[in-house]
Amino acid sequence: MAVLPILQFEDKIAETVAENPVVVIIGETGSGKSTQLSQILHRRGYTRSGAIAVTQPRRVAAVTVARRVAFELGSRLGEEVGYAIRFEDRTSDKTCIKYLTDGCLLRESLSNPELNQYSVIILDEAHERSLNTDILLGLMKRLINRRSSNLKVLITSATLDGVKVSRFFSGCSVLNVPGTLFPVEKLYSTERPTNYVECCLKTALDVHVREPPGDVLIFMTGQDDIDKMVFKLEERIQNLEEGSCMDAIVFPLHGSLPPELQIRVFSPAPPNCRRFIVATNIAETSLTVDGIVYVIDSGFVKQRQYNPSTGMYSLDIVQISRVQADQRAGRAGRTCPGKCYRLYPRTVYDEEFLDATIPEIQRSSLAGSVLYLKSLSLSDIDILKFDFLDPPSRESLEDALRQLYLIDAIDENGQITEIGKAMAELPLEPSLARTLIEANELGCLSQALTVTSMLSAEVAIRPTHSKNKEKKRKQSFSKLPDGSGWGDHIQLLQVYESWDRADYDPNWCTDNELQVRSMTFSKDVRKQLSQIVQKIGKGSLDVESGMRQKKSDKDYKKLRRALCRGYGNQLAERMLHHNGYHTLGYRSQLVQVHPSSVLEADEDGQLPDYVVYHELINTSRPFMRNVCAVEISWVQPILKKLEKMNIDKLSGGSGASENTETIENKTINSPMQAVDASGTPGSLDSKIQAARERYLARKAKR
DNA sequence: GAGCACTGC
Repeated sequence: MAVLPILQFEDKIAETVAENPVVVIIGETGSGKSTQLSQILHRRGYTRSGAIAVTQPRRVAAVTVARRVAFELGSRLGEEVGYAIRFEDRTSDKTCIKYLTDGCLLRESLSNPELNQYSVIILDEAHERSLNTDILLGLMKRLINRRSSNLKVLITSATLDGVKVSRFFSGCSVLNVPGTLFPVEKLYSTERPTNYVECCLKTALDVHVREPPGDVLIFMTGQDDIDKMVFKLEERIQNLEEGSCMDAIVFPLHGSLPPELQIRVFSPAPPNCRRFIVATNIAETSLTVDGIVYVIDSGFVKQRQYNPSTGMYSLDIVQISRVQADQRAGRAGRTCPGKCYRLYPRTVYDEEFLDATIPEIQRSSLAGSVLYLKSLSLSDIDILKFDFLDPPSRESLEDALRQLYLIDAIDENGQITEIGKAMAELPLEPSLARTLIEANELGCLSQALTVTSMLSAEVAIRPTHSKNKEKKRKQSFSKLPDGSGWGDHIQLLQVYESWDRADYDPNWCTDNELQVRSMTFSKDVRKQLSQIVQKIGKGSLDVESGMRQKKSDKDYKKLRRALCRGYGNQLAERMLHHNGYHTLGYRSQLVQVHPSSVLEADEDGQLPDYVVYHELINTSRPFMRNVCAVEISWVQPILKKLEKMNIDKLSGGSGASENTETIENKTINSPMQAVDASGTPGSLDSKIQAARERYLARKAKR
């Protein structure tokens, strides 16, 4: 095997690390940084004073790289070299090189904020800018200055943002390590296509007819387009004149494909046959397909983003960044020189594309991250001024604080509460963590563990009922429960319990069109959560009760009540004369129950007056996904809290040091004002009053 | 009456 480029730099790296607490290593694909950096520092004696931690954004990467390094060092996995990912810790007392996901290191930092067991921490693939890596970058910057022992931090990054990371760490050293990629010729379109599926199709056929052997990787945005493309491409290839060119096979590749269909792309093409792989951005970083010589890049990606001013997610098709475009092109140059067909003009790449993809931290709800940072109780840290490489907006941080306050994780002064501390221990979104704690108080912990695990694993249930008569025939085969009218959370509980009655048979999942993968995942989550709540409750909690008991509505009442508390920041009230809802929060939104919901209307066709929702998603319209019916008496205490909420106090008075303009703005837009669904501001007091009146009016009508 | 990219504790 050829010597990895990074080994030629061994002395230089060791020297730089010896002299500097932080070093940025810019290493292209194939430089060997992931496997070699840890070994170099191990050889130089850094494992004598502690272990070397190497973080990865993905689980598979942590496992495969650890395996490789153990092999190279001739040791058994789990001894000298080990890894830790969720549900699996393969390390021992002997472990001195530990690969772990960035999320795992964050968890470790919760119980040991100084991370004293490590002499070196390497944040690998930092250019991917995962939410967890970004938080770690901030924590590392702080740790460097605080830890008395000799901590070394290495950050690996791609070419473009190396300088920026260096600047973040007060101009630390940057080392460049070349990679082993072959040149990729980039071919641009003269204009942007009006129909990019057709354009991809045409380009793919051109490559097939004109270019020498080599597989083709096509980047598209989602499952629908991929399926369309696969179908059309197969059809067109069949119609080509026989013998005019080589054979071809076409594979789809995306995340929701079952694993056995995903791995098909790893077997090489049969002789005299070209493979076409039509993929989402899963093929950009997560899965590496060998044999690719041609890449067709649509220039688009589907991206989920959170809008803190509405509390809503949307899934948008957006233009990729230059970093992303180059990453895609690089996929053609792994085994020999390649070609990349960019279905956009050069000027679009140069002038319209962003330098780098907007980091996740600026596209997500930050409630979980803010709670995590608060629970580290770093007394010297003000959350609104936490030193991020790319700070999230103030609006987004304030949104997180409001959410945390409404579910009792922080008090009115922004201090973390006992409840908040317990929530941070749980590897769940804050709302679900809060639900578990409340469920324990109310005596329905076991059920809540099931529901939160199912939501955490994002188990998708196919439609179980339909008013459409044509589909009625199909329905008779359906054995899946329907949530007894209370909504999707209850259905998830019932589905899991049915699986339990089937002794967790994977075939039961397939028979019911449930993904085995996600069901198994939810079982693992449930087990992990049970262990953690047992630890918090000192082993006295009932985490298994009633799984196979027949449930009555009364049983669900406690659970729904716990959910109402947990989703105190995600409540909605139905509007008087129809089945639309408006959210009850800092800013009200007009929303509808997602059509996939099993929530039932009463005999008058009216949906429940109050619901909680798991998420707001703006697709063709704003929808609440996963809803559960709750009762007004449970909602009222939360509305009172909303009324008391004061963002200036929640943010710990840090507004005082902001510039004057912001302070003035704050005073004018008092957070005590809420905008109701019609867009008119009104005090929350009057909102609650109005809600009560509407409720009474409805009651009288019945 | 809609349709979900990708990760992770």
